[in-house]
Amino acid sequence: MARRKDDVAWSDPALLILGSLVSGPKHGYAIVQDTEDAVGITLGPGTLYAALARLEQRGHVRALPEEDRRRPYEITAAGSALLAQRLEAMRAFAVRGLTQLRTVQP
Amino acid sequence: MARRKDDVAWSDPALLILGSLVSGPKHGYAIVQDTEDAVGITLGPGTLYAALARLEQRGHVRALPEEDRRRPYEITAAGSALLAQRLEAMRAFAVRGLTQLRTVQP
DNA sequence: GGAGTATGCTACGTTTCACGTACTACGGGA
DNA sequence: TCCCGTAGTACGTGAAACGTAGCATACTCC
Repeated sequence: MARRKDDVAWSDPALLILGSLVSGPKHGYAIVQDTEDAVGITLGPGTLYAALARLEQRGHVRALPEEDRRRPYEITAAGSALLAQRLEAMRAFAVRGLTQLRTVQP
Repeated sequence: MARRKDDVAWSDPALLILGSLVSGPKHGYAIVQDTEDAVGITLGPGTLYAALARLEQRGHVRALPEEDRRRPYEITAAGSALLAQRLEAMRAFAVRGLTQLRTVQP
């Protein structure tokens, strides 16, 4: 997850990237802007391209032919499956936690 | 987040710990078993106690008097607030992502 | 009563990776 | 020509996730 300095993380750059690629192939810079708009988190280039490289290496995204010095990536089936699984786990965990928070501290 | 080797993270040990402490003060070993039962993730001692130390240092948990070589911790108000905020963000992110996954890949 | 097992934690080393910063390069204004 | 936006590379640093080993107590149970 994207660590906020001294703080507890809640999101992983890889997850943000996969989430952004669901709506279609994008190149690096477009992913940055997309996640900025969507969740207000700005991925630095070091974070972004390193994470993209790992995702590609693990078969979760695929590089498309470079066009005009842009390097677009698209999510693979494995990436989609992984994302779905993680999101569902996150959702379940969050919902359970929030419910407990409400019942325990009235 | 609890990284699974070669894999994308989805959860942070600190978040798992806070989540476990919501239902009451626990010592380290009990937290391990709790998160095993709840989410199927086993925190190793290195991960667990290091994360606990950081959480205490940042005021998100508080150490209770040691009893019978057990070192219980309880969540603080700040910890609860942080957890609630993170869980809500996680939930929102997960729901948005899942919705998009459904609409995009029919 | 010794062996085995569960509990509970410490100590330490390795490796991954998030993040920042600096840099290159190209194109379009003003 | 200089500045700004776009697009990506290169690299260093520090945090922290994770594994493993070790140690002590305490409990079966044969």
